[in-house]
Amino acid sequence: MSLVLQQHIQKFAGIGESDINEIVSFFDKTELKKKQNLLTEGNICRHSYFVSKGLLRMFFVNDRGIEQTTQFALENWWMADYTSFQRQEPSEYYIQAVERTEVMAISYDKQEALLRQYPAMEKYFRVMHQRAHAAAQFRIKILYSLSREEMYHSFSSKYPGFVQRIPQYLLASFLGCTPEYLSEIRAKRKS
Amino acid sequence: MSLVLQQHIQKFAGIGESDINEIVSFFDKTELKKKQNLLTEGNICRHSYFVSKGLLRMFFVNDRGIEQTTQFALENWWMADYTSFQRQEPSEYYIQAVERTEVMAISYDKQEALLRQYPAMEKYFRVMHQRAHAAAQFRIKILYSLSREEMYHSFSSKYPGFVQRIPQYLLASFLGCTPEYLSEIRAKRKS
DNA sequence: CGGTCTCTTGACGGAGTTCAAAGCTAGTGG
DNA sequence: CCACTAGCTTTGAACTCCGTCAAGAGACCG
Repeated sequence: MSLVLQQHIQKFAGIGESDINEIVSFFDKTELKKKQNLLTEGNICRHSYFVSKGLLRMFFVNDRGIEQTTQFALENWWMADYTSFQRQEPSEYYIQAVERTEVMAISYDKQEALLRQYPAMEKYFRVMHQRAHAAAQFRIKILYSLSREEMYHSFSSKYPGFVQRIPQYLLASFLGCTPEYLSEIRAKRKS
Repeated sequence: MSLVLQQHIQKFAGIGESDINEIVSFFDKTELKKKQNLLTEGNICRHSYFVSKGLLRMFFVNDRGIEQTTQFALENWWMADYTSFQRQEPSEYYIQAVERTEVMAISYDKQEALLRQYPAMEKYFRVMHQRAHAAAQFRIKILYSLSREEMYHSFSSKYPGFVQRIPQYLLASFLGCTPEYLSEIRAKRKS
């Protein structure tokens, strides 16, 4: 599905038809089975991943041994631990496929080479990071302002299909509560 | 203090001496008194701000009327509501000077013009957003993993000078707790 | 020296956690 | 295609963190 990435790049950067094939050749297509890891704690996040099909999640394991999911990446979104990626230092995160997933991966070094060879790609990555930054600001606001119960209702009315697509315990892990409490929240409305 | 911005741009983008003065002329220097607002709720965030001196904070007012501070920007950091900025839609945030502050402001339109005229600036903004994105990922991890008490201790051991610099109630607003509870946390260690 | 703004202290309440156990579902091998 | 098991979801009781409210003590500024 390199076509998905190609179209995405063309949409956000002014790239000519002649260059686009060579640009896409900097990326490697990878297929992942459910629960397969792209990154594990303690390793350096050497790649940035574009999801062309499926669903990734990023999580860390807290001091009580609980997995905390900090973000999901659906089709057309990028995912990486950018702290680890930009400093090439060990990561504290896991990146894992929630379901069967296809990603286009680009290594740190290849991204550097790509940007040197095609400076027009700076714009593409600038826009991607600006959007991701805006999305992260929004997530932070949500974490400050909503109770877990409000988060659940807001999230499930905004992305009803998505809530069906993932198991309950992953949703709890993303909302930042226990599966037990999420179950209690859901029970309230059924009466 | 346009020199601070100039040096920052030169550090992160390969910009020649000849262009830098013209580039800096796209920005407007603004001085702010303590508690003066750069952005208020309901208005469009038309500028992106580079702090050359002083300290900004971004906050929103939650449904109970409480100010929730989501981020601070010290010298050499950028600040804007990028959701509002990139879509030119009304913001839900305030941006306010904590103390006497000097910023370099660039409007959305001027940034577009700057990037058209100096494509090398794409790299500068790409790097800034990537760093900000990484910082936001880190903040999200903190919000998931630490109790308010742990956040206080981690924050005040990491930035001891900064904690002195701001009033207690702003720190509480940033930690996401009440001034009363912060006071209780601080009292614990004194025995 | 008087008033407003900030910080502290304490009693009570509610949101959300922990632990334990039982019910349910779905994937797997035979 | 069924049976079994592992993993997911629900329920409930006791407990913790942190918010709310109220009131007092400093501290800063005119």
